[in-house]
Amino acid sequence: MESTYSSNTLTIEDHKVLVATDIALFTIKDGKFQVLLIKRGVPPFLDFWALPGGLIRMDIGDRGEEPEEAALRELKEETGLAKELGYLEQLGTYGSPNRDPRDQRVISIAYFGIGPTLEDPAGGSDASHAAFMPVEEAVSDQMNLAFDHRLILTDAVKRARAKLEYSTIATQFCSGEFTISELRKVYEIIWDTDIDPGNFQKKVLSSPGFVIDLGKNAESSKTGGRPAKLYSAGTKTLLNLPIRR
Amino acid sequence: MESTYSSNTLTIEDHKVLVATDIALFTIKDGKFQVLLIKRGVPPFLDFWALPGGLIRMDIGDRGEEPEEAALRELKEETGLAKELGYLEQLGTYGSPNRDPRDQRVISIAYFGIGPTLEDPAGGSDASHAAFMPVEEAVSDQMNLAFDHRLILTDAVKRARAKLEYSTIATQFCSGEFTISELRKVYEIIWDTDIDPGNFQKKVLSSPGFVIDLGKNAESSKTGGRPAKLYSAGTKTLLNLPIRR
DNA sequence: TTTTGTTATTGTATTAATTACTATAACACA
DNA sequence: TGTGTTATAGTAATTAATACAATAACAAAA
Repeated sequence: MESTYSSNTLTIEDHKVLVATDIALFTIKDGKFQVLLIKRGVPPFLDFWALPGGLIRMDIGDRGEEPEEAALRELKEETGLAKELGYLEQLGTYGSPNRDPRDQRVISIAYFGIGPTLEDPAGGSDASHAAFMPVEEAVSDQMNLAFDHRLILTDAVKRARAKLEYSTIATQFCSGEFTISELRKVYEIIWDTDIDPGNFQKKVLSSPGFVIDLGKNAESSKTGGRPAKLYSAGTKTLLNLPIRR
Repeated sequence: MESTYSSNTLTIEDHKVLVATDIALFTIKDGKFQVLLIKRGVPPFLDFWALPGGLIRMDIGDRGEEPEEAALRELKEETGLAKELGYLEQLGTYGSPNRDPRDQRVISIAYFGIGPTLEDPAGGSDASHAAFMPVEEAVSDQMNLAFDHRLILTDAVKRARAKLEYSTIATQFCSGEFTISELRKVYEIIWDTDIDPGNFQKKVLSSPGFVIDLGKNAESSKTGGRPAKLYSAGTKTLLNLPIRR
C-alpha cells in the first residue's frame, strides 16, 4: 500500500522520481526480425541508438498521462509512426538507481509492441534519426545502446519468442490478409528454426480462432507453385495447444 | 529513451511522481490459497485492507533503493515477516493518473511473491494489522481493497495460476521437504480442480529437475495409508512438458 | 501440349504424451 | 489376520506430435 512517509531529513518531494516509458516495437522486414530504434540527438548518450520513449507528462489530461498513452505519444513524436500498432503490452519496469547517469533518478516502464511491416519511420523531436534494425544486430556486443536498453531489448525479445508459443500474436506480424506460409515464416524468422510446413498447417487450422479463412487465394508467386489460401487473424489470443519450438 | 524535456509552463520537477511498490504474497494455509494483506492505519483508505507496500525511499543507498529492495523492506516493516521468500518477481506497474486519490500522483510497481507457510505475521509500522486471507474472500465483491489493489491482486492470481502450468514454482508453496501428494494439493487448491494422483506422480517424476528424491519417507499419517516418499524442490524452473489444468 | 519446377495442401504411419483406469505396496488400526 | 487408507506402479485407450509421402494447383520452359 502507499502510505504517508516521514523522515527527519527528507520531505515527500525528495522521494519523487521521473517516470519514462520505452517501447521495444518489433516487426518483420526484409525477412528479418527487426526492432525500431532512434538515434539520440541530445545528451546523455548523444548519438547512441535507443528505444523510442520519453517522460510521462503531467501537463496532459487532468492529472497527467496514462503510461501507455505516453509511450504511444513518444513513439509517434520520435519516429513519425502513425499507423496503429497490432499489439502492445507492458513488459516491465526498470528502476535501478544507476540506470540513468544524470542527477535525477529516472525509472522506465517498458512496453513490448508489434507493428505490421511499416513504411520507413521518420525521425522527429529530439531524435535525429529513427530506423528498424535487425534484432540480431541490435543486441550484438558491437552495438552500444543507451541507458539499460540492451537489457530491456533482450527481455522484450525473450517475451516475443515465448509468446509465439502459446498465443496467436504471430498474426500481428502479418498484414491484414496472409497465407499460412507467411505465418509460418514469422515463427521461423523469430525462432530461427525450420518448421515442417505440413504439420504447421495442420496445427494452425485445427486451432479454433487462430485464423479466419477468407475463401480466396493469394496471387500466385513468380517462383511458381500452387497459390495459397488467404486468411486473416482470428479472435482468440491464447492457444489451447502450443506451437512447439 | 529518456530525454530532457522542456515546457513553457512546467519545470522538470513538475513531472516527477512518487513511486511505491506493492506485493501480492501468496501462501497455502489451512488448505486454502491465501494472500497477505494489511489493514491500513492511516488515510487514505483508513481501515481498508491493502497489499503490503510503500514508497521507494531516496535516503537508502547512494541514489535510493532498488524497487525490489523497497518492496521487501516494506513487507518486513508492515507485516513483521522475517523469513526469506520462496519466490519473487515483478508483476507489473500500475500508473493510472487517478489510482491514488491524494494530490500527489503515485505509481506502483507490483510484485508477485510466494512464501512457504509462515508463522502468523504481526502488524507494524503504519499498518495496524496484517493477516493472511483466502484469495477467494479477498477478491470477492464484499471486500473493498484500498487503491487499485483488487486489480493488482486479480492480476497476481492469474499470474500464479498460469505459472503453475509451465514452471516449477508450485514447490515454493511447500516446505523444504514434501511429498508428491502435498505438491499435487498445491495445484488442486490453486486451480480448484481435482487432479489424478497417479498421472500427476508420473508427470512430476518424469520431469527432470522438478523434484529431488530425498531417499526417505514421510511419517505415516493418522488416517493410515502407505507412507509417501519425501522430495525437495529441484533446480529447474521451467517445465518441458506443462502440467495441464 | 506436355513436361518440369515449385509451393500448398492433404494424408498416413510412427512415436510420444495424455488420460482413464487397475493393480499392488505399505502402512495403521481393529 | 483382516480392513481401510493412501502411495505408487502399471496398463490400455485415446489423443497429439512428428516425420514423412502423396497429391493439387499453379508458372514457365520444352
